[in-house]
Amino acid sequence: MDGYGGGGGTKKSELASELAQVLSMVRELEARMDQDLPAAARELCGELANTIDRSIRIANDLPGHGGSSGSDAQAKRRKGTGTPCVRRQLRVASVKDMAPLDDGLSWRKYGQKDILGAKYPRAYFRCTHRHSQGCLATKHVQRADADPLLYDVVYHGAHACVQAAHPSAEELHPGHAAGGGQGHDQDQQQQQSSSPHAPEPGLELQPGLLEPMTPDAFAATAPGDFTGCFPLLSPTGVEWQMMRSSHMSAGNGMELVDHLQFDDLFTNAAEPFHWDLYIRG
DNA sequence: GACATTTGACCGAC
DNA sequence: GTCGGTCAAATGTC
Repeated sequence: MDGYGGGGGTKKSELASELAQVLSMVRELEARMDQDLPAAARELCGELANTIDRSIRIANDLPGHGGSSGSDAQAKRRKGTGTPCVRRQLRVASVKDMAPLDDGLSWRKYGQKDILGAKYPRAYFRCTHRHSQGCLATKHVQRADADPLLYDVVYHGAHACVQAAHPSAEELHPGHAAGGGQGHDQDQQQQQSSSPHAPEPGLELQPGLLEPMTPDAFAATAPGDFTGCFPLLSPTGVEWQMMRSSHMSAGNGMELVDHLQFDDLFTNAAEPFHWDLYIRG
């Protein structure tokens, strides 16, 4: 599998070209943030928004969009795993010093396969709590042929384990809880060790703002709500940066992209997806 | 020792 | 027979 819908040669390469452009701009943006050049960064955000918009339109024109891709057909072909037919596909860019595939949940790798026609093998992960809690969520991760720093991540099934529930402030800040971490069970320790999900220095959790976020929730957020505080999204934060840039138009104003564009970023946006929201303090 | 990862084998769909 | 997905034993890491 190499993308979305598996069709259309020129459209596909056009889309790949646009996405490569987005990636290079994100990296440039990252570099300029280090140099503290907000004006240049803002200009880049505008370009990013335009490029993402073009990419989405191209993706919409690809044959098979919204229908059954190769992976869907293969998923249907699978039998008897009990995995609900829930599938989300994301393309994730890895950024320096950022775990590219950390989505805040703990996964255990159970297999890897060379995929026909793909340059890189596909890795298979399932929820760490599959046996202890009967969680049937799985995900498949594969590097994109065009750019090794891009990963196609396909989620199958919904988490039924405790970690799927939104973490409380105490869970996110165990050191702040009375009694410390002595009583924490192994699962929590595992989650902390395998996923550096705690807020980074400089990121403060604001419990009052801790709400499950869905793509629709973002689309429904009033433009003014974005000023001053930019939540970082799992799985990588990059998606959020990209989405956020989609909200920015030229100048100081902001505009919302329509729901369809958000839904296109999440192949199954209808089902609630719990994001972790941190506010830069 | 407990847990995660690796890797070859196996299974079912096509 | 081929392919993608999963299993499970062997191995590695903490």
